[in-house]
Parts: sequence; structure tokens; C-alpha cells
Amino acid sequence: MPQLNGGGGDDLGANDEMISFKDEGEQEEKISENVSAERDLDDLKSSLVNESENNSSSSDSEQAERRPQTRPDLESYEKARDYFSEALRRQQDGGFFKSPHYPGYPFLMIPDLSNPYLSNGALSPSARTYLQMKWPILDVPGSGLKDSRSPTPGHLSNKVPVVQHAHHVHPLTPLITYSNEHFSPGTPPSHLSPEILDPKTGIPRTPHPSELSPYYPLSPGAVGTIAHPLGWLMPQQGQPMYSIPPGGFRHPYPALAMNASMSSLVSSRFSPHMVSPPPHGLHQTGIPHPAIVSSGIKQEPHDMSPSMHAKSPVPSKKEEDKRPHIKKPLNAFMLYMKEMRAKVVAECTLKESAAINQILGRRWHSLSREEQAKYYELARKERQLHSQLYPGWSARDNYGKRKKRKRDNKPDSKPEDFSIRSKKQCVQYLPSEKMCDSPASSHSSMLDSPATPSASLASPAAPAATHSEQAQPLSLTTKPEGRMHHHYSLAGKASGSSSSSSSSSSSSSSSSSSHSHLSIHGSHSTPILSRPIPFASLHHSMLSPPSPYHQAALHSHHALFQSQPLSLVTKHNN
DNA sequence: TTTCCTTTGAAGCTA
DNA sequence: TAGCTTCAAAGGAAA
Repeated sequence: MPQLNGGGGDDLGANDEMISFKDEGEQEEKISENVSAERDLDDLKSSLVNESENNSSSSDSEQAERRPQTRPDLESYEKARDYFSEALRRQQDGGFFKSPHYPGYPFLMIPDLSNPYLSNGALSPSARTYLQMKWPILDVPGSGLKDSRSPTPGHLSNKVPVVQHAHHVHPLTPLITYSNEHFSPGTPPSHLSPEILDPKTGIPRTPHPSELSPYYPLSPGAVGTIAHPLGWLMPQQGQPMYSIPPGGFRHPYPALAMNASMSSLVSSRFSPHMVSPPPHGLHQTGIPHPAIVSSGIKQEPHDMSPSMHAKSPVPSKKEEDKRPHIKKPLNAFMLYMKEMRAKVVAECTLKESAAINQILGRRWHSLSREEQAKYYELARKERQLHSQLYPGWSARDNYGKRKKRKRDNKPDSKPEDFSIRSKKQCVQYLPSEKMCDSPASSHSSMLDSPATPSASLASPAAPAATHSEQAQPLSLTTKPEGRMHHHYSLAGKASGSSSSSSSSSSSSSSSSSSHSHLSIHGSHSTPILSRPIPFASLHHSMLSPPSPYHQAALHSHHALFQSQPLSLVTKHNN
């Protein structure tokens, strides 16, 4: 959401972070973000179970009432115990699950990138500081850069026996593209070492390539030829986001080559003049930007041939096919999602990305404005880097690369029809009341999200108007159909006010994902201001002073949801 | 094997 | 310019 600075720039926007997702009747203090997150997960899981179990028989209210009971007492107890113990442990560990530490922004904190190490080989304080930042451009899979306090996978969660990559990945690891440290000839300082505990032996070990950041990963082939230093570049979660084709590193000691090229990369990125796009889609460093992928949507690293260019002026169809697919830079939420996904997965057995994404979306909204601002800034940097690496690239280039979704091929579907469809589909991942309240609790984030990253940076304060969507009763409705926004556009146009159409009944689902329905959930930033400001929003954002606002918002939020929440939750039966 | 689902945000497109 | 669409990640589920 565009930062409305008019209001004095102070954050009216950070309200949502103050709104914790609580179970019905839960009034106790928000113990910790972890706990609430755990609850979210639990709720989501429970709701999923409930929905499948109660799919066709129970009414919304019934289900809502019954829902808490579906959770066995024992399980609840254990979960609660786990929550607290986990929260306590994490606090003791330094609060890994506290908001990630982003003391500043990389470009502001690079005192001496060319010589990060002290004479004794230790990382200089300045360099260390830099490394702890997220460097959007330089992706250091070096999860090892993670805060030393970060728990190792082994103790992060006892629920997940397997190594959870993200756990030893620095929160912003995805953005750390390259680090001198990682490409230095020597072994990284112990405190930055990517060591992780072997789940079996408990002995620290060098993480497997697959456990490292996927952001700028090497191709499997490259991996095999590169020793430790480049291990930092290994994919984290199987599928590399950005791959380096074989031959990407031609230097016998890629680490050295990378190290040498680092300064040029850094300087080029932040020097006044732009860097001309490297040939073959490779950066000057010889490492392609993560966004470069082969022509296929999900492409393999080896698909990229040296002959491929990031962008050719007038490519023929054939050439176009061969041309590497330059992915869009990740936005703030995507960066956050990449970072947190593994954590969410680790915290629960839930594996479905759709469900996880819902949780992540809620968490995202629960983040403080400052925390979100960090991601926005990182995303901005990422875009900046992307634009520098691929000056001619446009998001349009990727249009049509994906196969059109079926729903897109239903132009004549009427809103009514659509709603029907949505009812059937939305159920699957809908966590019930929890999900419903999530939008309400979250609206702030979108409000907070800067229209432009720079704006957010300049004034992180969130626009007051945006808050409006908070506490929107309508937000309690369930999500109809994924991708709804595509369909909703019809309804939105017809109704003029999305809220009216979607809110009409509990059955009709509003989609948090629906852009046209933002007024309901307030999930999208940009258009919000133009839309009617909900009463709640006025109440929350306009009338409440920034500081007290959090409290007010929280209270309002709870009051609102306690008064009318679950009834609005609809269950769509398949 | 392909597409869907789900999330938010950025950018492109359209009227 | 407002509003809508597409794509970005991820991985299980469904077709």
C-alpha cells in the first residue's frame, strides 16, 4: 500500500502486527509470535481436518462451535506445552523466531567489502555486520551467515527429524547473493560456518548442498566440481531457484574467481553507472543472476547454454524458446515466504504449499511494519539488481510463459457461476475461523506495504486509510477460490464495491487473494485507497493515534471477532 | 505429466 | 488512472 505520509508518516500502519491470532475466547497476552504462529499452524491443520470430516454436514456456526472440541485435550495440552517450551527455548536461544534481525540495509552497511577479513583471517566487524545483513544482490547461500544464535535444525523442532534447511539459513539468506566470505579461499570463520548438526550424530557437519540457499544455486554439475567454498551456493531445497549452468564457473577455483569478482559486482551494483548486461545471461562474475532460468518455466540448470542471452532484441520464436527465462524478482512477500516456508513446514507436518502459504500470509500480516519494511527494502534491492542485470527485461517478457489456467479460459462465466465454483474450491485450504480472522488481522500489512519500496523506506509509516480494511466483518468470510481475483474481477466491476457482492452472504466467499475484493480483506495495497474506506478502518486507522493505535486496534479486533466472527465463516462443501 | 491451489506484491495491460 | 491480470515460490493434490 502506498505509504500515506500525510498522516505524519508515523505508522498507523503497523497495526496488524499487534493483532495476534487467537483462538476464540483467548484473551491472554500474546505470549510470543512463535506461539501464535504455532496456533495458526495448529488451527490450520485442525481446520483442514475438520473441513474434511465435517465437510457436508455441519453448518458454519456448528462447526465453529465444534471446532475447538475437535482438538483432543491431550493433544491440545501437548501442543500448548510444545508451544511454550518451544517459545521458551527459542527465547533462550536468542529468539530465532523473533523477528529476523535486519539491522540495516546492505547497501548502507558495506564498509569494506573488498576486505572483509582481518589479518588473522577473522571477519572484520564491519564485514560481519554486512554479512549479517541481507544482501539482496549477493546471495550467500551461506546459511552459515545466520545468526549464531539461530538454532540448528536439530533443536529447532523435535517434530522434524530431518534437517530443515531454512533453520540454518539466515532469515534473509535468499537475498544474500554473494558474500566475500563465502568465496574466500579460506574456511569461513567458525562463527559463520555453515556447520549444522548432524541429526543422527549430533556432530557438526558441513551442510549438504541441498541444504543451502536455493537462491543462487549452482547446477548439480557445478556442485560436484566445487569444493567447500562454493558449497554456499548449493541449492537449499531441492529445486534451485536460480541456477548456474555448467560452465558458469570456469575458474579452477570458483571461489577465488567469485571473490575477485565480488568487488566488481558490488561496485557495479551500487555505482552510479549501470552495468551492462553480461552476455549469455551471466553476470560479470560468471554467475548468472538467480532470476535467470532456462526457457522452461521450471527449468533445469543445464538447460541454459552459453548461447542463450538474457534478452535478444528481436528474437525469433526459436530463439525465444531458447532464451533463458528471466524470472521476476521476488517481491517482499515472496522473499519472506522463501525464508519462512521451511520453518513453517518444520513446525507442522503440513506439507501442502497452499496451506502453508496461507499461514505465511497470516504471518506476513502479523509482522511488524518494521519487519515488513525490511523485506520491502530487500525486494526493492532485488528489483534494482534485477533491473541492472537485465535492463531490457520486462515482466511482460514472462507473460504467457505459463500455460493459461483453465479458469482463464472461461470468459463467459457469470459471477453467480463463479461463486458456485468458488464455493466448491475454496474449502480445501480454508482453516475456518482462523483463516477468517487472519485477513482482518492482517489488513494492516498491506496497508503498510509501500507503494514503492523507496517510499516505504523513506517513510515506513503505514497509511492510515489502508487500515481500514481491518476489522472488516466481511473479511471473515472464507476464501472462495484460489485465483479468485481473476474471476472476481467480473463481480468487482459489476458491483463497483467488492465488499457488497462478496459480503452478501456468508456463503459467498470473499477471497483474500482477490485483488478486486481487497476492500474486504484489505489484502492488497495499491488500489485500496481508491476504495471506500470501511467503517472499521476509519475507526482504527483514522481515529486512532499511531502509538495507542495498536492497542485500540487489537481491542477492536478482538471485540469484532468475538462478536461476529464465526458466524460468518462459511464452509463450502465439495 | 500437467495444472491447481494459496499467499502478497510488482508490473503490465486495458478501458 | 483505476482496475484487472499475470507472474514470482513451493509442493502436495488433483486432473
